[in-house]
Amino acid sequence: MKEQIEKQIKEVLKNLGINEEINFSVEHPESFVNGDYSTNVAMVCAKKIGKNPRELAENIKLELEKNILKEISKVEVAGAGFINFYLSREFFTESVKQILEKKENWGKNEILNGKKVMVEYTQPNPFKPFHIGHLMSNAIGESISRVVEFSGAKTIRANYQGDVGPHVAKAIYGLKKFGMPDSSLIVSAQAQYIGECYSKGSNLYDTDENAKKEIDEINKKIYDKSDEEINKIYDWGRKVTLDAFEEIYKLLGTKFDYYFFESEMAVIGEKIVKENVPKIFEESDGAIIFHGEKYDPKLHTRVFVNSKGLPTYETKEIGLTLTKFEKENPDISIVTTAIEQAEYMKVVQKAISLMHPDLESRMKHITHGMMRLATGKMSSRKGNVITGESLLRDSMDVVLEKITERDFSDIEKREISEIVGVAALKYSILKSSLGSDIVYDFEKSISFEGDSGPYLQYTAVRANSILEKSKVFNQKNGNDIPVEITNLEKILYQFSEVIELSYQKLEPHHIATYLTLLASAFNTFYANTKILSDENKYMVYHLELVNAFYQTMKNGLYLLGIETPKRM
RNA sequence: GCCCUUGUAGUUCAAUGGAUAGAACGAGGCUCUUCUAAGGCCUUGAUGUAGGUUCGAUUCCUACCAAGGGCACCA
Repeated sequence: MKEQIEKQIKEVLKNLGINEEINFSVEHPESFVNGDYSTNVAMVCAKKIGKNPRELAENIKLELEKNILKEISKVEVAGAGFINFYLSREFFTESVKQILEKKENWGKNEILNGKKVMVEYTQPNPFKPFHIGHLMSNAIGESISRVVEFSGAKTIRANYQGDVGPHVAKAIYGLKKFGMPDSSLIVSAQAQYIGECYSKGSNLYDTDENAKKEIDEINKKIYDKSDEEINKIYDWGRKVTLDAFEEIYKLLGTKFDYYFFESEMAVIGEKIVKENVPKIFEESDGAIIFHGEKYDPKLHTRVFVNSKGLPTYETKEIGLTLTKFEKENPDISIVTTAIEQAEYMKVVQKAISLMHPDLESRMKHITHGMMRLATGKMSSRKGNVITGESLLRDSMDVVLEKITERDFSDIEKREISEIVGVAALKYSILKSSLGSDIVYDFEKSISFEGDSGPYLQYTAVRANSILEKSKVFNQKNGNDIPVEITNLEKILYQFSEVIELSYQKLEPHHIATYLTLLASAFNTFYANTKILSDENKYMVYHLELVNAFYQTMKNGLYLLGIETPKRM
């Protein structure tokens, strides 16, 4: 529709003898008082041709009305010189029909047709706890994966996990010192115990000389696999923590296609780095480094192989990136991490671009703010982390508490608490733009009312409830189409535009904001309209509208990685 | 010191350079003999500071202030 209006405006400008290039826009006004679409063309134009903007707007309006699109019922000039378009009843009725035809495909576009996109997210480390930061990355990455899918691309989900390095040595030291967990414990409890051992080992590393020595020793032995006992603990601990992560992914609704491990990437990256000395990397003080500032004053120097000859994270990242392109050759490779890695990633990507100029525009790094505690930065080294499990459990417990009186079976109660608990958590992460830090406070951060995931689900459930009940409702009259147009209809058709925007900017929060607006409009409609009633002349159309809303909400929640329960 | 990100109601967040800056929570009032009240309706209240560009700035530019992050062998 927008394109058609733009096209017509261009024709009108020509007819009015305005031939200059005018950079105008057609948008949805903030308030429906000002129509469904609005253009600033007269204001942009006015100065160029030396005319009063309102006067010019009137001229354009008259010219537009000569050959008005059938979907437009009214054109008005308002404010400083805006031209506002009001869509007709036919347009809205037709758009509801279209939604019902497209069903689960409603909202998809073809921007990325035939393209392949790899999205890397979550990145927890074996032997360390899965904390809120990982939950953030997962929610964002999963949502972006789905948005990309809706844009027509084949999406490949990838996870990258640090299975070597000092953190593993610290955990193994802790396990040796404090003993292995009871093997009868469930996997997540064993994983939690390993996380605690890591934290204790980490503390001792900083405070106890002997512990530090021993941990460094263990670290070497992990690399060269020379110690049977350590190998055994390593294999066991790696499996336990990875299994525990897998349980969380299942709950969160993520299925990865690829798992990359730092241990594998180190070898690959090291070879590449060494091959490119001194062309790109240089030796300095016994280490191999990259002088980012040589290529861009905003970049800095980073170490790729340290003076002990061990590859750093930078080198592993090179191995990882090039492995991705070698294995899948994606058109776009997206990586989602916390913002603390933003500057580092720019340097690494510059180094990669120098070796492979064709990849420069295909690597994208999305950063989100850090989850902080009121007391300061969260650190798994210090042990003051909030684990993913505990947060999910708390969230699900709140839901369980709310439905305790309801007549659901125990199985239903568990299912609902999982679906709604996850939704509350995911929505709280996805509702805001990615830039700023989030100060974590369960009471404030995870909401179940108002602007929240459960609010959206609840609204969908109400709609579903009407649709279910309508199946046994006998009344067959009510075929009229209402003259009046509800806000619900005015918001509904914009869904596909919101998804496009979300993809263009790689920002899921536009969808969250939109769905809340949509749900609010539905709830107002719901409160004002008794749909299943003999009195309702518009029942057939109202049911279609409810169905279209339900479909849109379901598709939208899917894009946020949130399930829609049947009841709650 | 240099670079990056972020400053919006009491609080948590919105607003491709547009119109009267939107929500939610909180506080106060109203609303279930009605399709799920996790709802609806009403009231309350905000752009860090100072300049600049523009017909028009929360948005772009400059400086400053504040918070977080990065800047050589952690990830």
